[in-house]
Amino acid sequence: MNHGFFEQVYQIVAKIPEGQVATYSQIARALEQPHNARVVGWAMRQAPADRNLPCHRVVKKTGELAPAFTEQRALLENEGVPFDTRGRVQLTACNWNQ
DNA sequence: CCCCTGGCAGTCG
DNA sequence: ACGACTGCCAGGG
Repeated sequence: MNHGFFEQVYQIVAKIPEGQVATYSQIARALEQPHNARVVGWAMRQAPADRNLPCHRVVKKTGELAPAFTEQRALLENEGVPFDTRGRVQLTACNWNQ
């Protein structure tokens, strides 16, 4: 059942549809642990490559992208995710609601 | 707008 | 066993 909080995070991230994004805090709330948004970020950083997770679809609540993940913007733009002039994802247009 | 605090999973040396 | 580190967020001043 419980294979760790990271495992729970991976299950959710795997469901984010192409062309949409979720925030770290959204995922934390979905797991009923609103204080663990930070841990969601750590889970993404350490995500095993063999899971093929769309970790590029997870952004900060402000729409800013993760630091030190330079391909993220290109991957999102390739899916049609819109950005504003400050380089932030336009969450109102592509946020994953569920 | 900025700065601070608390919350806390998992890995590595 | 321990400390340091890591893709965050909300609330307050």
